[in-house]
Amino acid sequence: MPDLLPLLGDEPSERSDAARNRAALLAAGRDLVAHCGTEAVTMEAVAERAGVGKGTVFRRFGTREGLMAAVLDADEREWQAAVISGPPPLGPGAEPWERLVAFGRSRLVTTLTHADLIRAAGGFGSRSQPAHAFTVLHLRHLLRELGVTGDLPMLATALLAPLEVPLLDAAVRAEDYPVERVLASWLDLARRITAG
Amino acid sequence: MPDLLPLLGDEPSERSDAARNRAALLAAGRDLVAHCGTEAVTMEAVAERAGVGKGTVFRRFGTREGLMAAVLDADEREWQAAVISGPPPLGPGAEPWERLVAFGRSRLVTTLTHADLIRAAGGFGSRSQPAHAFTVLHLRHLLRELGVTGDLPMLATALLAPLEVPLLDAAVRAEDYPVERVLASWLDLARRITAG
DNA sequence: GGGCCAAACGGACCGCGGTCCGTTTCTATT
DNA sequence: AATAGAAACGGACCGCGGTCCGTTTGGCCC
Repeated sequence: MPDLLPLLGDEPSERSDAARNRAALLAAGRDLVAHCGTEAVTMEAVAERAGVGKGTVFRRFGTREGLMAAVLDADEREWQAAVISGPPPLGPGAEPWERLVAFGRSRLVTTLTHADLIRAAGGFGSRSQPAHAFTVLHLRHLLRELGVTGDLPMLATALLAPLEVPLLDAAVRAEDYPVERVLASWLDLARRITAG
Repeated sequence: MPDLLPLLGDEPSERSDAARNRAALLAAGRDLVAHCGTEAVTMEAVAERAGVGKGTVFRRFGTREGLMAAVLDADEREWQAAVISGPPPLGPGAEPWERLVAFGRSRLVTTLTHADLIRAAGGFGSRSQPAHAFTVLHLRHLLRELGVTGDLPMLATALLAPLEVPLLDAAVRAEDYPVERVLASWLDLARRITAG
């Protein structure tokens, strides 16, 4: 019986060896990033560490950016869990504005922490990543709860932009602004948007 | 007499052959972009077209991104001239809000037109480009004239972000929003910021 | 003009991302 | 258990960005 529910699972269901290799490659990528930095993450190095051929890496992840995005995704999922079901004020249960403040600080820190990885994953390009979509959606949700009216998708995107790697880098690293100042001005921007 | 005003001109003054090659390479790059698209702009192709060695291209522009940035810069200078001394409402002479509207529409169109080139020049990274600095500075100027108070550098940067390639691409190309809608929501964002 | 030296040049060379295709391995079916 | 065909594999191969270093050239001083 090839597939009991061919239309429900949707995922074409990976072959067992393929799944095993995906896991091994992901682990190899994660380890390389952690121990040697993103620079050291060569497709050949990942392949060797995972004990597979180079072609397999490309088959599974398409490009280097794809691999990096997959590695990043694992980290992002943790954050998503904290937002969906973690303790307030980041998780549910706090007032919307409190959640927004926590959201901003949390994104700011996470993004700076993973800056290299995010850049290697295509950064601001390839923004169809599920991870980014989730973030935008959640911010939209918070804005709606705060009573914001107007073009919510656009407003959420615009409010998220200053928390992206290039702008954060420019402010914190190039201009040497302290993180608290960046966060304060981001909150000021959020206030202006919600005040409408 | 080696240098009459060694401390004024500041520029280390290029040797004549170097200057000639820089011009030839820039022209070759511009032509290749115009006729064959940014994809075709290979360092070797540019070198050959300019009649120099590959090493020279790297000596002059450092990296491919550097070369692209230099090509882009030529276009940007035109736009800067229009802002500084062109006819209103983009140039001086109109009310600040009118100038802001013209600024937004103009940036939007220019950015979409040059999207490929901007991406090839490093896009949102390498944002220390003089071209970008000028844009931010001008926007700050307009915001100040509109009576905006607060962290002007940050507000200007934040307001500019939705007009950058990745966000514009996502809205106009991926989401298929009409340009007018994007512009309208950008103006809404600007209004919220100026309303403070 | 001749000679000196810093600056510029050019192209062989390297490493990595990405492709291609002949070979191997899984799995559904009998 | 045998088999067939699709899917996955692996590594040789290619093109391009970037480096290196021996050679050439332009500019200043005598």
